[in-house]
Amino acid sequence: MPKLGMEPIRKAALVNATIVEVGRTGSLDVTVSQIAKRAGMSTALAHHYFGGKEAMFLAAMRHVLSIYGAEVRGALAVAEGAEGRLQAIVRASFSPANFRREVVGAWLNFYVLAQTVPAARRLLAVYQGRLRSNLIACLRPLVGPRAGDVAKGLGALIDGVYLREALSGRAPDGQSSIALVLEYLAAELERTGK
Amino acid sequence: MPKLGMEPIRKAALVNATIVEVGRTGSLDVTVSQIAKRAGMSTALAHHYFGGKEAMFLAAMRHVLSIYGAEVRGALAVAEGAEGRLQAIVRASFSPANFRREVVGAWLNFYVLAQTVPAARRLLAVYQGRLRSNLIACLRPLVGPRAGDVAKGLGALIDGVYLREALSGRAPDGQSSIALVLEYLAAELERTGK
DNA sequence: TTTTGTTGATTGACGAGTCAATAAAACTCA
DNA sequence: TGAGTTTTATTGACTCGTCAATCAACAAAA
Repeated sequence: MPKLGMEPIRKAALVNATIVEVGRTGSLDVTVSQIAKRAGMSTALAHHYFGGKEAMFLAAMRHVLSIYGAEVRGALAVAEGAEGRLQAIVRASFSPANFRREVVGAWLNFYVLAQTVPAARRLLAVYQGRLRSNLIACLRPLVGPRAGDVAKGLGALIDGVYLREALSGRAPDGQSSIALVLEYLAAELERTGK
Repeated sequence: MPKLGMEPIRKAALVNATIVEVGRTGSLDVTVSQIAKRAGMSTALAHHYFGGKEAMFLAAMRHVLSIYGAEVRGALAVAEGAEGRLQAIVRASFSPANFRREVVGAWLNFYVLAQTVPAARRLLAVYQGRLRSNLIACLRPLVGPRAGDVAKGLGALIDGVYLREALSGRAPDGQSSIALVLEYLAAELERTGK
């Protein structure tokens, strides 16, 4: 049976299964055997490819973050003007690809993971830093010296919406989340403008 | 050694130890023996008084939430006017009693717990509902029909600030958090006012 | 002697990680 | 080309540790 070149396929399947299981159960207490079963292989194989559970979590987290990063970059590429770019970032944050039940659940748990595992913390810090500098770059021309504070608020608000959505039980609603965050942004922009 | 009337003392010690351990390690993966040791007793005694680990978590969560509730109620009692009451709620949310390293860490983990354990979810829902209706009551005279949306934003922002603070590694800074949230509030109020 | 407090020792389950064994594809080189 | 060798894929069975929960036993107050 051994088809060659399985490694990337297996790894991808495991990463995906990890996200799904963590999101589904809403907890990091998922067993390797759960993940392996969902990915359609034995636990031994999962260990063979990743070496351990922690590495699986980290790879899954990296994947979630990289999808998010790509989404933001893609949106920024086609956005016009400072305000348009800000809206693009917000919309990307709640795009259907990121803002799905399991992914949101996984996000929350990765946050918790980052409290314990230094590698996870670093990973998260990189992405938070990137988001922050993207926001500030767009905000500077609009609100000048307040850019730092507004970016902080915007970042926290986005995280907060994720958090609440993870707990809502319902399927996440991207549209209304975007509206909520853009509302905040509009209020802050008006404030400086007028 | 058996002094009588130990039950409430032991229970309180265990609740406290649970919060500290969960906050300190940043994870729900704390063992009963860790908690019991910190509370100065054997694991058997911890089980004796609480029956099981989950009951301990729930009691700890209930305690954190009730402190928060008391703080808000206290602040509301002395606040004047709709805007003053709003500020009181925000300030209470970041008061030194709640906004301590371990407590913030515990909050985050209780959020995660609420994803898994229905009893925890209900508990959290009650408190979120109360916060929401408090906010809306104050907001209605200020922003009319937008009260619901603004309350939603405010609630999410508060949660988001907690989340970020839990991860920051530094000691939580209540003052700047209050300023951040009040800034948002001011922007929203101006918006309607003008 | 009943009630309340307390613990050390034990049980039983579960789960991460390892290992030895099996299988098939892909190379090697005569 | 094909016998032999290496590399990659795969798993069932096992080890080892950990931890929640229970129990039997002891101590002192009522």
